[in-house]
Amino acid sequence: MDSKTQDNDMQGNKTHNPDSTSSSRQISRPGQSPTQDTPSNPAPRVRFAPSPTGYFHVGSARTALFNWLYARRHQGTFILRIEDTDKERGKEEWTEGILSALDWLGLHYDEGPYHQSERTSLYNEALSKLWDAGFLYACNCTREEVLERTRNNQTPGYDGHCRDLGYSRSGHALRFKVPRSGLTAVTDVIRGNVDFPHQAMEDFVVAKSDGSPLFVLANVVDDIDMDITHVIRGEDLLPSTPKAILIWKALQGEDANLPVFAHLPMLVNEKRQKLSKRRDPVALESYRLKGYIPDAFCNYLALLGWSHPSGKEIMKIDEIISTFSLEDVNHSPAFFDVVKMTHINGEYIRSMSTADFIDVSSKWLEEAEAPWSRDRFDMSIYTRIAGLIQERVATLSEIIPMIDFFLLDMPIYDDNAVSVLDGNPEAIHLLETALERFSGCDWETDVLHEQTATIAAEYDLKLSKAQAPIRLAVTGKKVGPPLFESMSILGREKVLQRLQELLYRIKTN
RNA sequence: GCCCCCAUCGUCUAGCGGCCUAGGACACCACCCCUUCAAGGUGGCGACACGGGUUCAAAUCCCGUUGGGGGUGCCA
Repeated sequence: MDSKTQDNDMQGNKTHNPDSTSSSRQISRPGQSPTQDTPSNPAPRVRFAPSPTGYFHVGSARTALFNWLYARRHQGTFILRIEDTDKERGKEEWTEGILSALDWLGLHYDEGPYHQSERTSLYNEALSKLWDAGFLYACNCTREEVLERTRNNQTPGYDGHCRDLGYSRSGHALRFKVPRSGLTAVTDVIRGNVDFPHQAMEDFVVAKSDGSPLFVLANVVDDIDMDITHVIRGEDLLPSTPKAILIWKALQGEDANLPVFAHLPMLVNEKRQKLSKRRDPVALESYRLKGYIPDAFCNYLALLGWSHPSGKEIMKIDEIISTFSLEDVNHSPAFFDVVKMTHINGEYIRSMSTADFIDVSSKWLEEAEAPWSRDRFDMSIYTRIAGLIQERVATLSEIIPMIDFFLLDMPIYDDNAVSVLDGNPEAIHLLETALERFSGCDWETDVLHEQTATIAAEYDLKLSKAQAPIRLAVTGKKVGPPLFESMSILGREKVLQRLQELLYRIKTN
């Protein structure tokens, strides 16, 4: 595993000067007021550090976004670090998923991606340093043994059994000697000061018996090496923060330059549980597939835990950046509400120019699952109808049922709607009248409108009632884009053909 | 069990001691507009978890209770 040592330099494409950063970095001093994002502070360095153990989900997207926003707000550096120390669980494809997700969201990193799997020598150095300084001890207890021993204790967890047994370092798990008394204070921008009594902390493992480092160790070593100034992550990591601080101080001394911590409130499901890959629909990819716009997605995500001072909700990303502040992030968990996100997505879609909408949506449609075969997609028709569609959809996937009747020989008939008209004499007469009138009139939107209005008057119906069976015949559905515009684009031949088709269906059924 | 976090309309939030008979947004309901559906417009419904303090004054500060959540891996 040490064979990758060279890679540290190879991929360590750092552009900052460690000396200048570390010497002037006085940002966080536990005990003093949390953070001041004053202009006098040096440019912050933040990192998004996902582990590639599954598909990319919305919680990760939110964390990435807030890191990115903070970096952009303060002209800082946004670093991507892949935490792939767990060889068992990590997979190459998940790493690719992280990259493509960030790219889709538009959260481009300034540095990285670093891979922890290529930085093991760094962790080994740190481990040796800690071992030599007496901060660690070797432990050969199995999980079962620990459980057995601590079953009746008030505070389960490892009991320090091997602390003074003097096992040799190699071949054993390495544990950190947590002080028996005192406490570690975590200073958090969002939550203030949080104290963790040492008595409630177990001697945690920092390296597996095979020598590989664990998350909390690699995490701290990298944050130090990369001069991370602000650790912005989910609140679920708050309980591991005192461990990180203990390691930090063991490595750098009591006056270590700790980063500013900011633990974001969790994103939760309707049952108010932390979003889970297993039980909640949180794959970022699924939202791309459903036709959400990345900018709208980010806009919505930014609103989860943060809000613009004026209360405005629909904002360009630049405006979010210029007003974003960690101090303004609130404390409580937020429900990931697809309904509201969908509304925001609709706002974004409607605010596009029609040309942009055509561009974005047609590209999306190319990859979408649609009832028409790909070669049937007619850009000239789509261009003519797109403006009418744009005002009516909140997600791109809603376009499909709105335009399918343009691209298919025959529409997909809504059986329920058709059955309502079965044998209905008025509907039959009305459709026959329409068939007759539409055969002879000029083929223009206004004329079709007038003709239908005339028919409505003859049957003593409101236009909205009279157009219903015609709409069903032409589009197959009860709802859709404006009818007369649609007929005008579809052409006389297809419209007449479809009127006959529906007549046939309701007469014979 | 133990440790930690959180607590304003159903949801996201504004509020950082008086401007609050608590504001906005989504959702919902009604009406208007209208070629369906949307969009848009108008109006409506709807919350400070509870109990103690502190204060002339508390949604805002403190304590407790209750409720919810997170953590407690040789996962991250």
